[in-house]
This record gives sequence, C-alpha cells and structure tokens, in this order.
Amino acid sequence: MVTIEQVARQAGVSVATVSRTLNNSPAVRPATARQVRQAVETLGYVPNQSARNLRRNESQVILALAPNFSNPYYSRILTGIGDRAWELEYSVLVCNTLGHANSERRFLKMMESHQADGAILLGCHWDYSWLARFAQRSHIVQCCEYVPDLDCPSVAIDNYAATREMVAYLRQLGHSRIAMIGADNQYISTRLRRQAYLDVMAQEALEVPENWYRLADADYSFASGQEAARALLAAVPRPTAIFCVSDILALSVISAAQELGLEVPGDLTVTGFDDVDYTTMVHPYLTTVAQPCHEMGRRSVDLLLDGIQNEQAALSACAFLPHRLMKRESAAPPKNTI
Amino acid sequence: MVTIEQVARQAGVSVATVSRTLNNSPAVRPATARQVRQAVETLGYVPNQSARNLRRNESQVILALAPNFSNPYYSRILTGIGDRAWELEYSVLVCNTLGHANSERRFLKMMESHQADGAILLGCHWDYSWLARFAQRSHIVQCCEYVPDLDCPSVAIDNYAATREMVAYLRQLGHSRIAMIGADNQYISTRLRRQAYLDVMAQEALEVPENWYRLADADYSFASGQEAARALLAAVPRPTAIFCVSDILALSVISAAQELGLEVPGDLTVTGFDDVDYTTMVHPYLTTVAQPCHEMGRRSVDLLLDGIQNEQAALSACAFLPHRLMKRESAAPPKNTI
DNA sequence: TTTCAAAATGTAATCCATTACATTTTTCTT
DNA sequence: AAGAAAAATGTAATGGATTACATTTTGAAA
Repeated sequence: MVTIEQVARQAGVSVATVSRTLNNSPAVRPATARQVRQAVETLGYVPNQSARNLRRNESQVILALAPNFSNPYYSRILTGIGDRAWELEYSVLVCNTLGHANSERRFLKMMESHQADGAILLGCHWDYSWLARFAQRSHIVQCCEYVPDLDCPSVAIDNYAATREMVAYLRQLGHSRIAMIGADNQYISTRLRRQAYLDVMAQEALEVPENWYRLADADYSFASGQEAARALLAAVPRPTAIFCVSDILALSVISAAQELGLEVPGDLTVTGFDDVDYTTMVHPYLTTVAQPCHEMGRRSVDLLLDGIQNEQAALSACAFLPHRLMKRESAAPPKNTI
Repeated sequence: MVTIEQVARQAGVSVATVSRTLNNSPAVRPATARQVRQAVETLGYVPNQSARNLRRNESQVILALAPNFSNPYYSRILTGIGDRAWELEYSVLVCNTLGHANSERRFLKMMESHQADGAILLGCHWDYSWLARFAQRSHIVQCCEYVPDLDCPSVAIDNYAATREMVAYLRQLGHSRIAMIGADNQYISTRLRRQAYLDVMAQEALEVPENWYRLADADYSFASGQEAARALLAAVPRPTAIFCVSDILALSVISAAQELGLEVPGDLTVTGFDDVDYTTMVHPYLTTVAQPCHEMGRRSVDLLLDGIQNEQAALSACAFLPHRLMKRESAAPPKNTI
C-alpha cells in the first residue's frame, strides 16, 4: 500500500507538505503542490481515511435511521439525504431499524465509537428518555417525526395545518360524514393529524361517531388499511369521505371500496397523505397532501452538519417546510348529502 | 474521552489484556476478564473504531450501490442486505448512484481509502473496463445484474428461464400476438429477457413485427412505459398481450390501456416482472415473476464476506436463486384468437 | 520441592495521516 | 546589503487500538 511517506519521498518533500497539499492548505507554494500532485498521481496514492479519522476525530459519515425501506415516502427522503451528503462529501450509512429499539440503539452507538459524526432520525420507535440523554452528547436531527421537547433540530411539515386544509377541503366539497384512518403509533404526525381532524369536525359541529377514527398498523401496511376500511364501510350510515394518514392506506381503502362495489369518488371520497409516486399511476388519481420529501432530506443534512461544524449552532430549531394540497380524482362532492 | 489506557489502569491490567478481553481472546483468565468488563462498565468505555480500523486495516463497512431508491425492487434487496449485515455486525453504506458513472467511481474509491471492505453492486451503469480492473483489487459482488466475464461472484435469478416460462404461459393461454416492453439499458437481465422472448416466439413460429419490442427508460419510469404502451396499442393489428420487464411498466401499460377504453385482461393481457408490493394493491392484480429479493440481498452479503474473509474463496461463482411465476388477474386468454 | 511447559500478562512497536512547533527560505523595507 | 517579517517547509508528537514478542505466573510432573 502506498503511504504518505512514499509520496513525500517521491516528491522530494516532507509528509507535512504532502498532507497540506492534499488538504488544500494555502501555505503550500503552487510549484511544490504541483510536484506533490504529480507524485500522488504517479504512485496512485489514496489517503487512508481510518488514519485521518483517528487523528481528526471525525468520520465524515452520517447515519440515517429509518423504520423501513419499503415505504416510498422514506425512499424519497433518503434520496434527498444522500444527494446533499454527496455534495458535502459525506457518506450516509442508511440503517433499517425495522422499528426495533435495540437496533436503533446499536446504530446510534456508532457515534460513540466514532464511526459516525451524527444521525438523522426518520420516525423511530425509540425510548424517549434514553434518546433524550443521547441527544445531549451526540449530534442528532429529527426528520418528519420528532419528539417535541428533545434538544435537537428537526425538519417537518406543519401536519396540523395540512390536515386542517384537507378536512376543510372535504367539508367544502360538501362532505359531513368524514371518517379517518390513523396509525397505531405515537408519531407526532399521527397525533397532530388526529387532533386537526377532530378540531375541524368540532368546529364545524359535525358528529364523529365512535369508531370513525380507526387505526392501521404502525407502519401503514396495506392489509391493515383494508381491514380498517372494511370496518368503516360497514357502518350505518356509511361515511362519505375517508381521510387517511398515508397514501398506501388510501389505496387500500379504494381497494376495499371497490371490492364492495363502491365507486371512488362516486360513492366514496378517499384522500391520502405524502404524495408518493403511486398516487398518479392508477385511476382514480389520489387527492393527497404533498410533502417536499427531497428537500426535507437535504435540509436535515444541512442542519446536522451545521450542528457538527459550529459549536454554537442553534440547538433545537424546528424547520417547517411547505406542504401542498394535491386536488385530484379521488375526492368529489358526495352524491346525496343526506 | 475514555481510552483503553484508562480502562487498563482502572482494572489494574495492561492495555493488551483489555484489548484481548474485548476481542474475546481465549488467552484471558475469566477472573481477569471480569475485572476488565467491570472497568469498562464503570468508565463507560466505547472503543474507538477508527483506531481499530487503522490497525486492523479493515472497516467493517460494506457498500451497496444502487442506481436509485425509488424502485421498490431495490428497496427489498437493500433490506435483505441490511438484515444480513446486521447479523454479521457489519454496517452498510447505501449509495444512490443515480446511474452516474462518476458517482459509482467515487463510492468505489471508498474501498481504496479503507472506508469500506467491499461492495455489492445492484445494476450500475459502470464503465466495464474500469470495473474489471477494479474488481481485481477490491471485493465486489454483483447482485441482480452482472457483467458476465467479470471476475467476481454474482447473485441473480435465471432471467432467461423465467422469461421463457412467462412467454410460454402467455402462449398457453392462447396468445400469439405478444409484444414486449424492455428498457433502454445494457443490463444483462434486459438482454436475457429479450433473447428469451425472441427465442420462444421463433420457436413457436410467431411473428414479431418490427416495433413490437419497445423500450422504456433505463430505469423503467412510469411515464416512459405509458409512452411505449400507447405506441404498441396504436398498432394494427394490436397485440393481445404485452410482456413487460418490470412491474411499474406493467402498471403503466394498464393505465395506458384503460385510458384507451381497453380492459385488462379482457382486451389486453399484461404481465410484469419482480412482484413488488403494488402488484396486489389494485385490480387487476398483476401476473408477474417473483424474485426472492430479500434472499438475494442476504446471499450477496454472504458471498461478499466470504471473499473478504477467506483469501481463497471462489472468485466468480454465480448463484442462481429460484424465481416463481405468479399467475394472477392481469393475464387471461385473448377474447378472439384472430 | 524443583523443573519446565503452558498459560497469562505485559511492553512496546505499529498502523498512517495530521498538526504544533521549529526551522529554513523568501520577500520586502530601508 | 542588512535585517526583519512573512511565507514555506520540516521534524516529531499525536490520535487509540492491536499484536509480535518478551516476561511472568501457573500448574503439573517428577
């Protein structure tokens, strides 16, 4: 293996000069730098990052913890994270936690062992108090989901406002029997969306019968959505609109409705959340809330590196990025407003 | 920061003993080991991986290069890779190459700089000769796609056989006007599927009019599939079945057909490839070829680590994993076999 | 009890780049 | 041309764990 010493010898300079050249120190005379680069080229030298990391006490690696890869929503955020990290010459260790607390811990421990400089958390099922202590010592950014009082920056959309808009839109279309399918998790997004839904309904003096707020799996699985939908569609009177907290769930509702011979949006309005690719692949195209996933990923990286590089960076700013209501085919006025 | 030296002092032993204890060397007396672990616990010591990596000349990290994250097919393989790596205490750097050769190179360079011990390549747009030279020096495994004469192990299904089965099945249903939508890339899978399609058609003495083999984008985009489908469906006589090299493309064909007022499978049979989740989310459920994605990911890791750990491991074995023909709703006999 | 091999532990070199500090070279002023 | 400041370069310490080799301890045989 070629080491910096061999390069130094080849270039007729000291190792310090080689190091400075490669790190673009301004203290190297251009002519000397040229010789060094020449030697690097000739010998095919590639610096050993482990040595650099050891000395500089950093790794140029950031972690991205996601509860799964199968949700295209996460894929898009991860793509954004990867893009920005690439630009800033960082690498991303993507960790599929499967929602297991112990795997979250093991991954986060990588920061203590200097294998990673910081971490971006996308909705994890962590143990709050443990995480709180952890956030004290390590650089963490929360993306999409966040534990409110945690001492670290976060990036998300305004879930409460977005949901209010969506429910208000349904209301404006003429719906009054509006049900909701949430998810069996403690995510802040889930809680805020539920609250926004209830608030609008209350404000409009609309009834929300028990069981009109139904739960799908923690990770929004298609099957659990179908099940929730079947239960909802069996109710009498049946809701005329169902607001779902994810696009996959919305697709599962459409599927369940069709199996019952109901047409969407003719007999039932269905809305989703996230605006993943599949929303415009089959008719009816889904009315949903678009999140700037890619940008959210990018912004998370910026916040994280800001915290790593500037000691006195803002500790716990929460960046809210703009969402967009995508009005498409799956929502329409109810047939008869009984 | 707590170092091994402090642990040694605390435990009243030498650093060598601490190191041996933590690496489970059998040469440490149990009683001593206990003291050491006690000290580790007390001080909250976490070994510095950079130092370890420098000394051992390894990183316990493997790379996984994928051309994109948006295709659920890749997500499933990556999940398999992550699972297996987790079991073996390796970390996975997932790299989204976006199909750019320069980013593939930059990621692969991480092996030369000792940031990664090996790499799993999922269909990349590499420069063959460069890669060949690279594979000499570094540990690489190809998954799903592979460059045939490259000196490295690979994992894939038998694309040729799988396609033959699918086309034979269409034939058996009674189709004779069978078209195909491939992709504008040089992947081995694309080439083999095309060849298998042509071979079966020739064998059955079926005509393949020019333009019945159409190309979607290199990365199977929905829009490009729709375009290809529209062109195919405008042909006279129109094909009665379209074999697509990916599920997304199949969905795009169904979408295009429906926009023309054609029913699937009534007026047109459509088949996909990969069996991603979405194939059973909307009707018609897709007839497709299932690949053991998760297992392919896991197997790739095993092959890679085998190569890393055993100097004389098999250099270029190609593991073929079993596929499965999923007969579902999108394929049916043609209405009239004119 | 002595002796010696085996087992356990310790000492110090090593991995390779970075960087504080020391030294040399260059440049500019007078 | 001398002298001082600035710029460039060099020397050697440093980061923290691993491990070859040296030394001590243990335990069993004689």
